[in-house]
Amino acid sequence: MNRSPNEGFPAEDHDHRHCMDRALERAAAICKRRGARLTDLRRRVLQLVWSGHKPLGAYDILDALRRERRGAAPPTVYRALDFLAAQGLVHRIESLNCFVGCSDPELPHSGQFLICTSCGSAAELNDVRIDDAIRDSAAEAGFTVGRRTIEVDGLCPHCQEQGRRDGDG
Amino acid sequence: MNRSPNEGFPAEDHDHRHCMDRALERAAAICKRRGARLTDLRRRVLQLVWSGHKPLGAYDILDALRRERRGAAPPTVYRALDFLAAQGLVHRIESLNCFVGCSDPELPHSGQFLICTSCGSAAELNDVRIDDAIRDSAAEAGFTVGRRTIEVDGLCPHCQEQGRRDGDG
DNA sequence: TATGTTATGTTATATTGTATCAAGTTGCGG
DNA sequence: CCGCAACTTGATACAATATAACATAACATA
Repeated sequence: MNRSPNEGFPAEDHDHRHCMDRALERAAAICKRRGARLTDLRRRVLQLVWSGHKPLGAYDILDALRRERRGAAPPTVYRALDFLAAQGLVHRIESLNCFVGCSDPELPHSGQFLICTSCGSAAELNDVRIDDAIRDSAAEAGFTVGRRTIEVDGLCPHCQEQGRRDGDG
Repeated sequence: MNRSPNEGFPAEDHDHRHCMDRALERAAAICKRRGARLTDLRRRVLQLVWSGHKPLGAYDILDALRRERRGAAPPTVYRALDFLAAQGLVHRIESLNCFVGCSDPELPHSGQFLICTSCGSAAELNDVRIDDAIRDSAAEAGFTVGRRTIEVDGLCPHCQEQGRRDGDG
């Protein structure tokens, strides 16, 4: 289940709007198939999470939501996020207390994230080797594995390049 | 975090007392070697983290500290924890917003944890296979790895056994 | 339409974590 | 020993994150 290198890091493409629409359609289809209701509110929160190109805090989402809905409050956002996370449409990044859209909602999985400490981007991995290593190691400890939180801080390729240039100049 | 399970710290029995003393001696030696100052306050916080047999929230520690120090406040605890974490004597568990003592402070490492969702215990792994898998996967994405957060929820052997008995009965 | 279920609105509050500045402590060169 | 610099702690205030509790609204469907 290896993914192409650099996935998640490329600069924003021009047909981003189009991607968003496609993604929302897929999300709607997933929910429908499961009998889960992707309401206007939830759809809007999902859109906000996906349109932020970096992990977004619940209160960032709340601020955005408040510009268009009179009564939005913390529970509004947290409930929507809980729903979206339960449907695998977003992941929570524990080490940042924030949320990102899932890159592959069809596949049930906990997220694996590469978080750039320089630019703040978060790329999702989904590497079976990591899961295997964890499952093996846990099994040897007699531990049954449920949800996994894998969050790796470091430097993305782009920021490494920046760093090299700064070092040279 | 749920505070009741850790309410009232267990009086340490003799075995634990002895272990604790040894561990504190080691911690003191490590700090001394590095020129870091393990002050009374920091030593006491470390002791509290180690004596809680489960992950402890910062405010749990604060409550305990307040019973013996008049002016203890949140920064008191967070600063001590920052120091202890920097020395590798404790780890932070991001998914629980709490802290546990490190099982092997001599070895520089980010923690890997198996967290039982039933009893709340947190066991530290330190499996190079997991680190290797992450480093490989990250390298393929061109990502340079720094701090790693590996937190696995599930059931510890003891709680699995409990569950089986309950199922049978 | 009556009814149970799910979703949202609304207010209040709990929990977790920092900023800031003052005061005390420690190590060290003079 | 004194004075200075760096580090540590005290103390107050506040920011940021998250949930409890209860009321109302929308939906599904018999």
